[in-house]
Amino acid sequence: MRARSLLAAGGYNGFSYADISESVQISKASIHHHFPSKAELVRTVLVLYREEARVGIAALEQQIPDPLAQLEAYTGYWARCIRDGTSSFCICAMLAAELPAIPREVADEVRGHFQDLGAWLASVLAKGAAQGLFFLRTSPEEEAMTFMATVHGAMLSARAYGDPGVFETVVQPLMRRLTSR
Amino acid sequence: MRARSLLAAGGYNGFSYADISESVQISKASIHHHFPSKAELVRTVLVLYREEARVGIAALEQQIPDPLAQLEAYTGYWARCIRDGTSSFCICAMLAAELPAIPREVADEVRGHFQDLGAWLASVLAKGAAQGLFFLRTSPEEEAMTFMATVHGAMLSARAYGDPGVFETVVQPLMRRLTSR
DNA sequence: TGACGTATACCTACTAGTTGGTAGAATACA
DNA sequence: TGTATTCTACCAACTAGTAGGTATACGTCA
Repeated sequence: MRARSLLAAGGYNGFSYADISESVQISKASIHHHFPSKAELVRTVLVLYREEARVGIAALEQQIPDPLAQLEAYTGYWARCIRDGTSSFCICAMLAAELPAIPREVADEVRGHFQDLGAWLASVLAKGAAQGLFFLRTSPEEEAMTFMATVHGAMLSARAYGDPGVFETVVQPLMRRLTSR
Repeated sequence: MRARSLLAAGGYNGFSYADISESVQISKASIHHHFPSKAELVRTVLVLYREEARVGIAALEQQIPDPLAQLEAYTGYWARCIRDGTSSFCICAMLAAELPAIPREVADEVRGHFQDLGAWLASVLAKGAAQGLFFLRTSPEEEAMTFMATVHGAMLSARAYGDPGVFETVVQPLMRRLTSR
């Protein structure tokens, strides 16, 4: 979906049907035929995005047994996206910032993604702690919150400094911190 | 300035002259008289915001000698703002997310704030490390980046979960981490 | 003291262009 | 044939921004 990159660049109010129409070479009315309202359009983008995230995480859980490697795969995915320009921001993080100003149906999907991601990170941290790989200072849930916050903040800083390297600089120590007593 | 809360809620494209007009009970044209263009209006808000931040930090530097207490004062300020609803988000963080979609003159102020804040945090961390209070894993500059990213990410999570407590939960361990070997 | 010029602040009324969204016809496709 | 998709043409509401007028304050002359 092309709307995703427009969403990642300027948020909910940062693009219009006309913008999508231009970038996809299909008339505005045709887009309305598929997505009657803007809220519905963005919600669909989010549903697809969340589904992709779930599939990605499931694949990652299956192919990579080591919890540390799983976290590195997650942050590495974003490091690559930001570096090669595939997507320089998580659209759910973008929309979370605009939460007070977006339609409820969109906001619900955003909140859902945060809950999914937080729960998965907590489970990985708990598993790693049980295996003696991670040394958590607080509960897995709270550590997951910090981890997620730092990753999102790193995206923001990378954007603010116009330097993809900032993301990696901020995120790399996260792993070292978890594995050291 | 009332525009600040509108900006914190929905970002650059999340409000209009009409919104400000309504919330300040002054006609749209009068607002245009003071701020000819929207970019100029938002830039003025940012200039004021940055000035306030500089004054706040200067006061904090003068009144609180201890580096750890300085960081706690900074995060405590935001914890209070988020909790009592004064301001639930840093407008520079908000606009940083929208950086690719906002006018250059506005973007410059946003980048400036990130640089100011990053530099100040780095100086506090360096001072604390020199005094033997902090144990840094990397350079003060890189640690400052992580600190800033976590604070911004914590604001985002607090908003996403609709729970001011999330900010404190994420931010509190930051300090403990710096002071422990 | 008063009249006068000026500047600022504010207003109503308007513009051109954009927004999300619709009606209905044309076209593909099965 | 019917159904799904796409189109042109349009709409009302809203966008940032402008034109032009009014009210009030302030200093400066006579």
